[in-house]
Amino acid sequence: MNDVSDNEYRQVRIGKLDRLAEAGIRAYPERFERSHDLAGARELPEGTEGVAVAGRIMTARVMGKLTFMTLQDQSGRMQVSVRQDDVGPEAYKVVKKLIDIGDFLGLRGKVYLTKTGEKTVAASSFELLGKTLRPLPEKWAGVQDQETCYRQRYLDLTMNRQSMDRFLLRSRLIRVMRRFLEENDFVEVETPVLSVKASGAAARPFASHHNALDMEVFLRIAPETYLKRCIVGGFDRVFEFARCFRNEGMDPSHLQDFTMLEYYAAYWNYEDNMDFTERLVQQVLEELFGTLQIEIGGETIDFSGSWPRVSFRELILGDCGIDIDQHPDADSLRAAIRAAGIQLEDVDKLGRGNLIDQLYKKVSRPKLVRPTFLTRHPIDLSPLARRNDDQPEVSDRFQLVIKGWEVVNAYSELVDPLDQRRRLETQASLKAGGDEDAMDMDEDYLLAMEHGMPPISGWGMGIDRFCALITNQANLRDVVLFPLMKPND
RNA sequence: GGGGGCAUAGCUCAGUAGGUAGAGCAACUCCCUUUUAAGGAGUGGGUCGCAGGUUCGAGUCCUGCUGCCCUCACCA
Repeated sequence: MNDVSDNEYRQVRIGKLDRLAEAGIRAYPERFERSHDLAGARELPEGTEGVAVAGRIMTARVMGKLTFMTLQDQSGRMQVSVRQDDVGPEAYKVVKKLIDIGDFLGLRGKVYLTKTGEKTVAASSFELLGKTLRPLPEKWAGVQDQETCYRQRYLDLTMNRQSMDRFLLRSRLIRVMRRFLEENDFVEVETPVLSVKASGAAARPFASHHNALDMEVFLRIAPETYLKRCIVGGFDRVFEFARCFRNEGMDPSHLQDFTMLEYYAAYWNYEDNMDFTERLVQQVLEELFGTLQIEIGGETIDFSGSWPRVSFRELILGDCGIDIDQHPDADSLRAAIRAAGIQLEDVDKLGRGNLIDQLYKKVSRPKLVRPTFLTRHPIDLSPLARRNDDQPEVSDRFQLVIKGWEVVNAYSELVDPLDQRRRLETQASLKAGGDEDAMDMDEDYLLAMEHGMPPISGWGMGIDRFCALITNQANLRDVVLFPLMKPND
């Protein structure tokens, strides 16, 4: 693939560069003034003159003294034609001999309809806008090889329109979300990617070294504690599209490098936040698809109306008959799980919270297809969430689950600095005991908390996951332009 | 990390039973002024992912390795 020395295509095209230079034609000119993009030009009435279009040549049909080509730009494709009688024999020879499929071409002329009714721009003049040294993949099948699509995404984007459309949709998704948040008085902020402590989630971070300061630094695993510091400082509502990094296993639903949208709203609780989440997601889907009935994996999922809100306890009770409230400790719950004949991995090592989490993942999560708010998580799964006032063993938290995917995680934030200190101490001792995913003590964050916080509800969405979900992709890499790959040579 | 699958020309793919590698597109040389998977005549292009092994002979069988995909486990 990368063999440069004896590639026939490359040698031939480098030869054409020399011949272009001899003819005084630049292979890489600096600009071209377009009058329309290709989709726009296709809408022009027959007979429109002075049209200037540009794009990559995708196909060419050379018929003696008349050549048809299909150009492609971001907007789509359009046919153009060059006639020897119109451009002269010298220029026409350039089209026939020195311009290849894959080259960028700019062309000025007039819109007409061919005999077969195809809207076409007939060139009165044209310019080579960029010479390719490599052939484009096959025009009909395109690039099929998934590895090539990931490693050379530009080929995938060029050849597979559905891929381009998916990435355009991702961009629109982010735009719509940003606008919705701004319209609701949220302020976009930027917080550190590199810091001394990876805080805000239970995950292993990537470590690096800061040379000038000679200290270890970590890539963030979540923006959470910094966004909450913003609230301490007086912002009422903040959000960030935060690239996060977690040094853990990867599979189709986990990337080590992913995008989280997080926002924090002062004076809200998690129930306000569920209402807002419904509005946000419904607005996004309405703008992107014009409907709230979305086809995902062969079934139509209805996003309209209010979504069910069920607690961990209700959900698990309904799905396997175990009432977690009747099992206040891990041993009792473990016995109940065994008695119900449910197989969980490493069942002996897990504490009560993780047992509940595993139980949920096994018996309940796969059944959650319609958008559902899952609420009231065990407190020990939620070290940064607020304790419920009436039921101290659960948190004021929710996750939005769609088709078994956890898309949003949100809660009423823990704003009591002394409770927070105790819970981080618990996490730190778990970590000292060998739980590598447990959180670190974070004195700097506690210092901020001790300066006072209002009630806050925070919210985080895995943008890659949500995007994959609504574009019907099973693998997150299919919504990331350039996923990390091991070198293959 | 366990299990399964894939890797052949620039691209998409064939390759029967182990007998010196094929097609279409693309490229090159020609013909062709309304094609649109344009058409016609001809030509060139391959360390068959890498390294070993079995065999008279390996794209094909065996072992190891690399990369990718799926899956289980782990994991926001």
